[in-house]
Amino acid sequence: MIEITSPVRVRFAPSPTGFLHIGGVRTVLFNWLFARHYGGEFILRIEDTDEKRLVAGATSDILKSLHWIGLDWNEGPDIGGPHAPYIQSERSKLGLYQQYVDLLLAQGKAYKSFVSETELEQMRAEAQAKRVPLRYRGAERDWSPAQVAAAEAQGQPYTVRLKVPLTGETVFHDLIRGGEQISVNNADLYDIVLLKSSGSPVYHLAHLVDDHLMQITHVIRGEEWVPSTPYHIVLYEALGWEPPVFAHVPNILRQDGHGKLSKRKDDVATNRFWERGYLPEALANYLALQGWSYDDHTEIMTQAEIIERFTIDRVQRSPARWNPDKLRDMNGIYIRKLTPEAVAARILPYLADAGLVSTPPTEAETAYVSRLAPLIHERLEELSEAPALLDFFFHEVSYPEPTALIPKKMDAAQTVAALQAAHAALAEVAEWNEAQLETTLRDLAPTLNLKTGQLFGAIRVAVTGRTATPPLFETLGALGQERSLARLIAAAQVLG
RNA sequence: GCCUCCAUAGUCUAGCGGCCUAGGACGUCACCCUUUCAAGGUGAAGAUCGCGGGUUCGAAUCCCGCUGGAGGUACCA
Repeated sequence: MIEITSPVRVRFAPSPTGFLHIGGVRTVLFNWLFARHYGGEFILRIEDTDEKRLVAGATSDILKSLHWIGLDWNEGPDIGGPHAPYIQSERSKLGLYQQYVDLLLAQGKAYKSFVSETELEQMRAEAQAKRVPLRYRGAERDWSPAQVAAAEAQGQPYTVRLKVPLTGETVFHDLIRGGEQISVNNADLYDIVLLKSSGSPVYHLAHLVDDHLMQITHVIRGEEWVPSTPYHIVLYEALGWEPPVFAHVPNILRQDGHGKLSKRKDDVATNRFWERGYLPEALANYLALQGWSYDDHTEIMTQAEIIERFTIDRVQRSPARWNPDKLRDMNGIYIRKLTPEAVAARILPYLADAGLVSTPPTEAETAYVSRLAPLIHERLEELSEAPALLDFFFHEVSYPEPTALIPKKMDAAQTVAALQAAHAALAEVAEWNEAQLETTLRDLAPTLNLKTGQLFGAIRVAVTGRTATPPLFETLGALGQERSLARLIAAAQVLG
């Protein structure tokens, strides 16, 4: 077991090639929790070394997502810090990466490779046909300075590749696997590119130089990085630097278990969870439990509790599957923990989006929503469900099927009679409150020879247009006397 | 194909040699509560701990093999 010594410094280094997806958030979350648990520092860095895949606006979108989920950072592109800049393209301009490439070249630990991309593609195709891996080891790794100079003199473009040992094995330890060793035969490796022919660094070089310069102590990243870690070890050795401690967290798999979550195929854009009605604290709690657990029964935890309890040794080795049902359930639990005022405030934007209230809502609308929020509070699993649950409070109801108005074990005539009787009784109610409504209607049922449930059911459908609603008296109370009476008449007329 | 990692119910997980006749949660089903729907309560079904060998007095837990899954196999990250 590898000891964790403070102070720790960890980082999250997304590449701005699109929105941040939920799997990425889980990885950041683990980094952040680790840093906070050990009282260390969490650094945000943007890795935009892939000019081709850069997406405009992606960086600010990623920062927004991270803030929304409740994370903060000690150093980053937006707030700066002692190791600024925190954007690789800017660091590249400073010659930060080039200087180490020059050093490796001078020491014979890297070499200029003159094969073109098309040649490489051809070689790859040939290797594939023979069903053997390419494992490119450039002939240039043994060229004399004169040969290199000659090629350069001809103006041939080149990449700089790392001279990865041909024999022996490379080993490293992984915190999540209990500090156990992962080893690979160097013969299975190839000479990775450090510097593209465009002169810009490749991830392997850039992130490693940055991690070292930024004094990162622990690299917590997705397990898709396990195969490239040996290269990083070789590079650290070549540079004469002490490697950080590695912890590769398992991926989150798609619902069907086939493959990891993908931006294209799955609805996992972090910034979409708000519109889908999720509370950031619920999402964070759920995500913390994807691959990490505290004990055999604790699931709902505050951010402070998770920070206090989070340790890497309790992170799972095997991948988890994305489980929307569980997330929904957890979101419902968090919604129920909200105060009624908070629920009102949180559903208002969704009602506005649905056109049920104005944008921005008027004072009267806001007050009315506060009145309604308690009615659906515990019925909500996603905030976005609020409009569908409350729409009949905002516009008139229509009854698609007249028969839908008739409760079980009743006929049309009985229903019309019940609605008319209810209308008459409710018209007499002087104080329109739940207690009054309840006594009035409870007393009415036996006079009609109906069970209370039958009478209430008839009124419910007449007034709301549906069979499942918040409790009847609360509903009538919030709807008001005038509208309630009007709907009873309308429903009775539909049944004729 | 090759390399690496992983393996407890449909899903997320507890378990780190005897406390396990395998615990919790989601989902499913039933019942209770009840004016409907929820919420809440109670309970049930669901795992030969992937399979096969070992080690041991004793294995879900340690070792090996197999199988299955995932990841990687770029001048992407």
